[in-house]
Amino acid sequence: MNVPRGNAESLMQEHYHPETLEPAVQQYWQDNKSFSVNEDSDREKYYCLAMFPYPSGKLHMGHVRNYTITDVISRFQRMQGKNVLQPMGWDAFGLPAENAAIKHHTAPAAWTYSNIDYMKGQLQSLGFGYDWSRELATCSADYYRWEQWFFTRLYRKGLVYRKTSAVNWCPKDQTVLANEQVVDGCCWRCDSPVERKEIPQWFIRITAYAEELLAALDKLDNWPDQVRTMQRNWIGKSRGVDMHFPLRQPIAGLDGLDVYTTRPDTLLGVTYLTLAAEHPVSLALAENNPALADFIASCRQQAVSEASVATLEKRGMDTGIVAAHPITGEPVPVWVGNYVLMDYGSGAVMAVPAHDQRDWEFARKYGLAIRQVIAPTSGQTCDLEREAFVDKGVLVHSGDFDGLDFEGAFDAIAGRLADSGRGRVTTNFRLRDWGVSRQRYWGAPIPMLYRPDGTEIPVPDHKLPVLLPEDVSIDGVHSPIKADPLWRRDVLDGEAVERETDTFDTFMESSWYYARFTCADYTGGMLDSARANYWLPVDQYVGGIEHAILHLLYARFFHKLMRDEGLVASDEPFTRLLCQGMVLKDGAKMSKSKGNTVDPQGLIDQYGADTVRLFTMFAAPPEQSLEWSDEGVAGANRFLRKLWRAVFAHLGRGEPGAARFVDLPENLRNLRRKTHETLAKVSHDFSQRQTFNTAIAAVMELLNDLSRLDDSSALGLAVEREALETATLLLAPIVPHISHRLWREMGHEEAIIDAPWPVVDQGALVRDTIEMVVQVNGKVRARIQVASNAERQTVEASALEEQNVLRFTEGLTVRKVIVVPNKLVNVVAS
RNA sequence: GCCCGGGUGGCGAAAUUGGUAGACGCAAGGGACUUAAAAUCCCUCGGUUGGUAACAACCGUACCGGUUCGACCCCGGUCCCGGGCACCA
Repeated sequence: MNVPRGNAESLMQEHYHPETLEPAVQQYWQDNKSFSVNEDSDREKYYCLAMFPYPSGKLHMGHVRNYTITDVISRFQRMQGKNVLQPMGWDAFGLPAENAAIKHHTAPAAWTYSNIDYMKGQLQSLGFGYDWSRELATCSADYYRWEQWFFTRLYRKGLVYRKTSAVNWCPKDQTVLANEQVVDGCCWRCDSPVERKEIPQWFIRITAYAEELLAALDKLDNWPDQVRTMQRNWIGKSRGVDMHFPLRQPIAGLDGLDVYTTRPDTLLGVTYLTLAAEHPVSLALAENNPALADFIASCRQQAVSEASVATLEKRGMDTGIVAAHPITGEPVPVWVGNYVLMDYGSGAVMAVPAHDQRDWEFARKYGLAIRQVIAPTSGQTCDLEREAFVDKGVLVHSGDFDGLDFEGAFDAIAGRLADSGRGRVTTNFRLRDWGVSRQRYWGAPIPMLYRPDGTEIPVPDHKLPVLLPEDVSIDGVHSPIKADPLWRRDVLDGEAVERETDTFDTFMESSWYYARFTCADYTGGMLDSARANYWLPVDQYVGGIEHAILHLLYARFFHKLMRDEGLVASDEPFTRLLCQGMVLKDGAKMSKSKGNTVDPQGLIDQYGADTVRLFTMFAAPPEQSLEWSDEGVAGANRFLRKLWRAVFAHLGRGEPGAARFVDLPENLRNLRRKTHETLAKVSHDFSQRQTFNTAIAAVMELLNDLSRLDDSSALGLAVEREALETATLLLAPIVPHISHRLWREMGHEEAIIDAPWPVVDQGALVRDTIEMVVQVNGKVRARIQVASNAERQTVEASALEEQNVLRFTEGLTVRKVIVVPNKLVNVVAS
């Protein structure tokens, strides 16, 4: 057996052994600090970031996919010559740590730190090229102290306020429940029916930035349209009318009810108003109306999430009072409904049953009037006995306004309301202010103090950070810092004060970690602006589609807040966004309860990291959901062995000749063309399309072509060497360990991570002839070979003389011949 | 309920700007090598029909309809699956 010579010192092993190869390559990266980077104004920077993980215990396939995509892009950009930053850290606060603490009788902090240790080892074994010197965990006071500091700045700017807002309340456990802890309207632990409870909470005024957050979406060209659309709808800017329905006498200090509508054209069709159960007027009327009080109490037996409110059976009760219609002055009955939310708008809505399906159903249920005021423009009639007519149309039964269309009616009715002082045109946003208070322990303490009289004071800088004690025990009901009377106590300027015991929403931490990575060791402030501005914005952000709205909107908002504080110079945090799909098994999301989980660790142990990375990138394009297949993983491993064998066999055939590729014989010319076609396709797929599956398929095709070549001449080996080196370079971002070794075996001193991306030889792509398809009336009837520079007439003529074309045009007249250059000819005949 | 996606062979998928539907891989079947197995290599592989065969025809991208010389792709409607809905992260 011919044993091939690799580099000067050692012989290439015949077989691929990832279990020894991968740790050795990882050791090389570590010894050479290959992924540790600094600001370098002479080089183009590239900041590539994956959404950091919650340290839940061990990596799941979703993580593996997310971090492989990000690592592939990072390594590709590095080969493009960029100064690439790829950091990693831990989204370490959150609810699961408290649940685990109860279950395992450990402190959330200890559980979290031990998970971080284990998961960090897993990330390293997958060969991801992180700059670990920038690692951060959000539960560390070095991190959250700046978040607390920033919050006090926002408070001073008037961007933070406190108001009461509803939470899910378990009456038995006397505790607040997260939405996911409410199962079918009941507490997940004790099964008691959940109630709404209004408690004071802290809010950040994201609505003050609604207009900018919306407008800037148009400039995020490298975000998926899907995500931009979702954010646009979430912000929900609308043009409508705020109007006032006067009451006969004031109730709860209110002389009327304020209502917003986007359909003032239907105003004359209003037949009742509906108030939220917590509306001040509802509460005031309930004081001497026991039936109404009972109804309002029953409305509290309801979880707070919008999905649960939207799907519940709509119920209502007549309050017995009326308000005056702002245009006609006619009395309009006032109802209380369980589906109107006080947290949302004014807590009162007008109902037009003829032209809103939900109002129609409510009116039918309670026998309320349905008055048609819009007719279809087409002149057709509509059957309001069957359903509401919700389209825009022309006004009827609306007095002076009859005959107007939507636009005309909007302006006329809004004008009439404005003239009488009963309404005005306004812009409304669906977006609500960001509630950041959580009644939980494992989060960053909200840095606020209260005087005995209840007035609030932000914690002054010299008392920051407000530390969260880590050595605690958890009972699942009460937060240790709420249960500890000593922790609450503080003294400010000689005055006894009490600390806020709520903690921040964990979206606070994940809203700025990407910026902190640029200067994670900085102790002089939240951000070292010089470093932050070198790296920011993030050039490529990669994460799950489930974060399309909340996390990404809060992070965009935070970036603008940091900009306005002078910390960063850019307007947006993430230039390009890639949202990967989920990892499925047997068509369903992997979950412990379904028993369809696949542990990445077992596969890494069995096949090596490169195989897992290759399969993950090959099985589907990143945005699509990925169906896991153990057989597919075995196939990916087979391909790597085939690649290894190809290089081994090639080296065994002797030294290639000089790379002078002129006047090549046809078989070598074909392989060279394939090499450069593959290079062109993979370059495009990596940089533009981000479809790594098709890039891998292209390299597989190249290797298939290569294996069919049998030419051991010096020139043949040179063409083969070029093909193998190209394949190795193209695969290097995806399977970095095997590529590192093969590159060395093919005689390169420089490590492949520092090799430049190859360049397409345009001359190698030239073809003499091309195949074109010939259709008759859109159906493929023949294929023809034509010179690649053939004139249109020549192509047309040779298409028309094909036997099968003649067969299908016989007896017909050719009406038209369509020629799509280099692709097809369509003969239209009848 | 509302907003956003998706649906293509037995399976994962490809078709990049409206121009050859099924590249690449998995599974399966057949063959070669082997004492045997593994590994590897070669061949077949959407369905139906005709043909010894080369091949040809028809059908086929969830369903119904439309636009177009031409539709997986664009438009209208329906069904199913998934993500999000502000306290899971």
